[in-house]
Amino acid sequence: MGESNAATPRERYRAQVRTEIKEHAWEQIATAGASALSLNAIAKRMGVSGPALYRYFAGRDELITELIRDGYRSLADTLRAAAADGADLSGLAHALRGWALEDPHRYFLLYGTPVPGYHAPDDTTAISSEIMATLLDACAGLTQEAPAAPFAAHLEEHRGWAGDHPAPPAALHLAMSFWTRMHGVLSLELAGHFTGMRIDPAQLFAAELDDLLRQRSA
Amino acid sequence: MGESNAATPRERYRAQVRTEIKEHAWEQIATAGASALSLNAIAKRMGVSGPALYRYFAGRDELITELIRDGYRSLADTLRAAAADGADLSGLAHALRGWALEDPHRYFLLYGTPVPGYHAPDDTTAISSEIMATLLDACAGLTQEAPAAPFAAHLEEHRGWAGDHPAPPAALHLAMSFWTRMHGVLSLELAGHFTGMRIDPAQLFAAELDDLLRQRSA
DNA sequence: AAAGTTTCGTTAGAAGCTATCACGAAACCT
DNA sequence: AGGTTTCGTGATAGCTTCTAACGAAACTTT
Repeated sequence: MGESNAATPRERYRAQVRTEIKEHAWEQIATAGASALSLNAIAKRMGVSGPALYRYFAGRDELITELIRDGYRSLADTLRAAAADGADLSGLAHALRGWALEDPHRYFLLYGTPVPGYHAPDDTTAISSEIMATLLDACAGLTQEAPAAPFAAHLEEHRGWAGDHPAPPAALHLAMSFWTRMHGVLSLELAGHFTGMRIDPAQLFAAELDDLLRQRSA
Repeated sequence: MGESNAATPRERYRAQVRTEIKEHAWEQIATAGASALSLNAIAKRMGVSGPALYRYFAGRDELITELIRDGYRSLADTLRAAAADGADLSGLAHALRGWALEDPHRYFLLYGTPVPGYHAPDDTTAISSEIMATLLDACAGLTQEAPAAPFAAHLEEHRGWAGDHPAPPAALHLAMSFWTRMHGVLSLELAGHFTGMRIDPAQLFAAELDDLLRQRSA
């Protein structure tokens, strides 16, 4: 998961229990969502009693924060693996959608309604930058130099969100548009807003992606 | 709010208390979000004790369902008022963003992470269709007949989501794209994903809207 | 190997929440 | 004025997070 290499056997055991707790937490999140995550229920399923978990996590908020961090890590790895397999921007889009459909509640944990008691550690913004970097790698080849919209200049000015990735302004703009548009259709699909409408989310996603790729590139 | 006209004074009083409860609930939601909504806290602020509220709402879920219904009603009214004032699609976009920024937690209550114990009543889908109808009114004039993409045909097939609005397929496609794209940027902005990036959400929103309007119309 | 120290898991408890029940009191209708 | 409905209350069960105190197990040091 994350912290595996340990010096003392104590830390080794501690890390093992931590990941076991997180596994149960993910299972619970996938079932009923993050709002229904209960330390007590996790303890019960682990055959251990209530407050024992507080030796491993300061509280519910710290556990959720850790889960969010692992979630970002999982997404970043998934996208990077897809890119390594030669996926273009379209391939990344489908990798993203596949990852989201795999566990909708996990997607909402990262990109849905913010969790009240949670404040993002610097760690996650770094992983987020990593995600943006793989996006930008795929965008770099697709854009023409040409337009240079006024907003692209603003994006170039603060390119810290992409880890100072050396991409042309048009690529920055494309990556940002990719993110917001894919998130738009995906989050509405996962929330079930299309089921009542009898609309096929896959077709809508494909159409939105197609429209995004048509204007730029080619 | 909703149920104002009452026959008997009993029903009048009942309706008044219900709206008072909802007002406190909105206040609480605007402060700490829907997940922190507590019937007990509402009762305490109303100077009444605990279970008294169960005379007016069957439970937390019914209250939240009612709030969601009122939220949709509020958004539909806001957009319709803007349209009546002569707002075009761009105007509707800014009306939507203004409404969302006015109370971010309200937006997330409608379009964010789905609430576990809640199932949308038929009522809200009707209001949702009303929202789509005002969107389609603004889209009808902007589109050329031309393209007729394969996805637009699918949208035309099930046009129930727009209340069977008599708009050309291209307009249906534009309205759907408008919805998903505006939601994409808005939800990420409201969740605070841009603040860490030093990106101006207003400029991103404007750029996304501009891009949406440029390809169609003109 | 024995003693000391740290860490673990337990039970007990405070404070909060949703929700149900039974009862007295107020308001309404006849 | 009397009968019925509705309201608000306190009590109670069961759930939650989280703190505190204690015994036992495990690791470290002598």
